Amino acid sequence: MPYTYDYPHPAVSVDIAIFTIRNDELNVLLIKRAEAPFRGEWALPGGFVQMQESLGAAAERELLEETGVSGVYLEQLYTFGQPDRDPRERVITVAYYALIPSDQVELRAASDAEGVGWFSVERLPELAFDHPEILETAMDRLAAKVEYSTIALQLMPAAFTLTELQNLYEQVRREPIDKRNFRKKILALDVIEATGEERREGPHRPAKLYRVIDRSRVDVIK
Amino acid sequence: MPYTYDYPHPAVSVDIAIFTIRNDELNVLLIKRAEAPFRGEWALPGGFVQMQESLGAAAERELLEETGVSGVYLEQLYTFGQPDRDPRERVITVAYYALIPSDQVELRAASDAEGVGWFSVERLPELAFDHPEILETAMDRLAAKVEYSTIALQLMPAAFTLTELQNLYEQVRREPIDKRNFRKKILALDVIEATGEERREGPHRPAKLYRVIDRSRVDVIK
DNA sequence: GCAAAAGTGTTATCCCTACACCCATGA
DNA sequence: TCATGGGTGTAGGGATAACACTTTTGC
Repeated sequence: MPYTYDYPHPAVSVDIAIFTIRNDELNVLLIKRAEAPFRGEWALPGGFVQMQESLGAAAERELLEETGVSGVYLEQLYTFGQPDRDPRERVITVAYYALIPSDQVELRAASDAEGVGWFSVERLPELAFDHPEILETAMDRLAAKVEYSTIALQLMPAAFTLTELQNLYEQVRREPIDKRNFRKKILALDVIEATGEERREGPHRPAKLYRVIDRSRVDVIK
Repeated sequence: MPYTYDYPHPAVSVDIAIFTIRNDELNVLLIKRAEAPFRGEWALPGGFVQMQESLGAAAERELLEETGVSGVYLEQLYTFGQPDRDPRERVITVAYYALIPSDQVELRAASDAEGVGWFSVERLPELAFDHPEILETAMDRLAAKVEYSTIALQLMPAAFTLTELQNLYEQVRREPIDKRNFRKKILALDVIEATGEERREGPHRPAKLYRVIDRSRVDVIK
């Protein structure tokens, strides 16, 4: 059942950089390619856009297929279209990135013994295609948005400590932050609130737990 | 000479919002559609991506065809892909926006009596397809970047007055700026310098002229 | 001389940064 | 009791925002 056109058409795919926090580190989901090209190498999850679905819907579908989650933060990143980026045919890919709260990560990734896995962004394997460039673009975007919005909260679980949150900021920004200034600033935004609970772990004072007041909101700061 | 594929492929186009300053107003270039659909309506210039060219190259080509200019500021904006956005077939469009210095606007637009024209963004005609959404996205991006970068200088001619520059900022931001604070801030950035010339026009004190120190640079502020 | 836009400084406020010690706990 | 991370306030400096009058010109 071939499809014919009067002039050549490229294929169009979506690829997603799916981020979460695991063990206090920013992680990204990668899948191991089962087929050529780049067979056996790691790549961002993605797939071709169906003719009846929007780009955002295609990204949501891929996200659901790989992680089982939906309703999380998902944003179009950039479109990559170098003519030779896929050796098979011309493939233009619309890249997205998603942020998953770290307690919503049960996912297929854990169950599938092989073929899919979380990687710390500090210790990435070789990536197929132009996925290194896509992932770098995603991390740059994330770092930029963390500076001027409350987007980082999209990665936090239902209850978290201020130290965990600061940890995330420091990782994305790649530089240390003063603890007192950080707490003042975050609390002044009025986007998180104390749950009243504490977390006791290890030989030190228990940490107060906080929650995001409105999960669906990403505020621009200032 | 048909082109056949095993599964359906969308068409991929680029559309460009080309901005410049005319008569102290932000203008955008539109072309009148000569064919269906939306025949006779105004639209952003654009065209299909050729199989051997990158997306950026396609955008540059369209820009050159419509305005005769090249080497100006050009940035990918967003990719629009609603399945029904073009009634003929599935067309995914990668939108770009370009900023042209107001003294480089001789262009085809002026010579062609019909079919192409500059429009103030304050007085836009009805637009074809989803181009209202694309143009709005472009203006939002421009407004955002003006706040935290020196991108606005990409629209200024070889010599300009501080009042003209302030005028542009006020238009994009849609609110008035204090004259003294504006001058202090811009001059402190060290991105423009006095030419030594003045412009005398009208019954008032002549205005000092300034030029951009490095045209190729767009700085992020702070 | 008058109307019109160009040009020019100072002050108060707010925000950001730097910085050090006590607290509660588990072992 | 000690090692570990959790929690807290203040002061100085820099940037931002508010604000009004003089200058130069064309008519």
